[in-house]
Amino acid sequence: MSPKSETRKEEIVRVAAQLFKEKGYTAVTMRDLAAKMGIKAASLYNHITSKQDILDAVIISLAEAFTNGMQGIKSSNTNSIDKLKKIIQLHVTLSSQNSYGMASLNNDWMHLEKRLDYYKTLRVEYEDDFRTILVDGIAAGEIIEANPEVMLFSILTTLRSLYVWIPKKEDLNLEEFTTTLHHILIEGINK
Amino acid sequence: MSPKSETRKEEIVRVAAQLFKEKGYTAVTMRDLAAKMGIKAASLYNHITSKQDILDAVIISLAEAFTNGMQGIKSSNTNSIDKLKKIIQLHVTLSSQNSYGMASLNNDWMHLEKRLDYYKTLRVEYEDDFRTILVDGIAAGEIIEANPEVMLFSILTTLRSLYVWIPKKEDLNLEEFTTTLHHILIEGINK
DNA sequence: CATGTAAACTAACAATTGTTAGTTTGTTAA
DNA sequence: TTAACAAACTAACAATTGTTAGTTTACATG
Repeated sequence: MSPKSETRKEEIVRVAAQLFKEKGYTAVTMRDLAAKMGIKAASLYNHITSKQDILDAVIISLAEAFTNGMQGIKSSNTNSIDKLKKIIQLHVTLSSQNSYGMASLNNDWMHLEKRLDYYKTLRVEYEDDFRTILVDGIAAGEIIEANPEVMLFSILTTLRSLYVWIPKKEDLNLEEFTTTLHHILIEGINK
Repeated sequence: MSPKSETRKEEIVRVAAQLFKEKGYTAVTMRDLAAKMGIKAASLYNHITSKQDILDAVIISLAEAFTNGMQGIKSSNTNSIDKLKKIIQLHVTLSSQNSYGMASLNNDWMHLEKRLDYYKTLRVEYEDDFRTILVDGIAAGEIIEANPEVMLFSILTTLRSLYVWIPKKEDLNLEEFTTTLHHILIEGINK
């Protein structure tokens, strides 16, 4: 037996995230969720306090995982290109572990209420840290002198969309995929 | 007077797309839309036949604009890198002209009903055409021999997210932006 | 056996949803 | 002036929404 198996609430949150990915938070009803769990809608409330509560659980834990990952990368003693590679690795890892949650993080964050401001703070800080790595890399001569804002946009949107593609390629070799991403995002595709 | 000014229905569709971008199709009610138009919800039905109807109008016209653009690029007599630049230009143009519609195209296409299959067909064909350009470019030695699937994913997700970034940078010089995108997407950022 | 607890159930609620029917208002054209 | 039409209105509907209250069931522990 595992030391701590999944609680019923965790199971509900996990299944809810799957539905949120398909149709979005607002379009998923508590009856939809209950049906997928094999129970009645009212029974869900033995485990969660509200629909909102589920969305919070899905999004915030993931957002914090990104923040924690970025903290480690910031304080790692290495050059900018290496830090970029570590960021790519972070996104690949979290997106393959929890592609359902990533969908909510990307598409349903605006339906957060109590925790909306907190989420926005985490997101802005993450983008600021990312931008700093790029700017430092340019200053150190490790990265070309293109507009860092456009670089940030380009790389980050690709990384934020990984959750769509990774589950679509069943036999995807994650290591090989990550290496190819390094090439394309960092070295470009022009011969 | 302009030869053909905006009809009331077109105005409703345009305003609806703005709301869809903020909260998503499902979360926008007909009363929300009516309020933003300064009328009552029931009055909307003098001009449109259903909420579904509005989403169709927003998404399908845009999807067809992409298809038409791709037709022109396919049949243009030039090399792969040039075709890629034209695709980038197409996305920048459509995304800056209609950033609201792009949000629905990206996030609410699954709520299409009657026209869902048609939309999916257009999208698959577009991706196939894009992939062919990459594969041809590799064969011709114009593009590095990375996995074309990963290249397609990386470039296309960046282009599909332009609608988020373009309106955020008020004083964005679109020409300069496009040029920088060429550099980053095609030549990479590694010095 | 008795008890406590996790987790399901039925029934119902108030609010909100998209939509319809029928009517009124204001402007344009004959 | 009258007829036609575009575009708004009020009032209401049936269905669906998230949620609550109170109850029952099944199992594990003392």
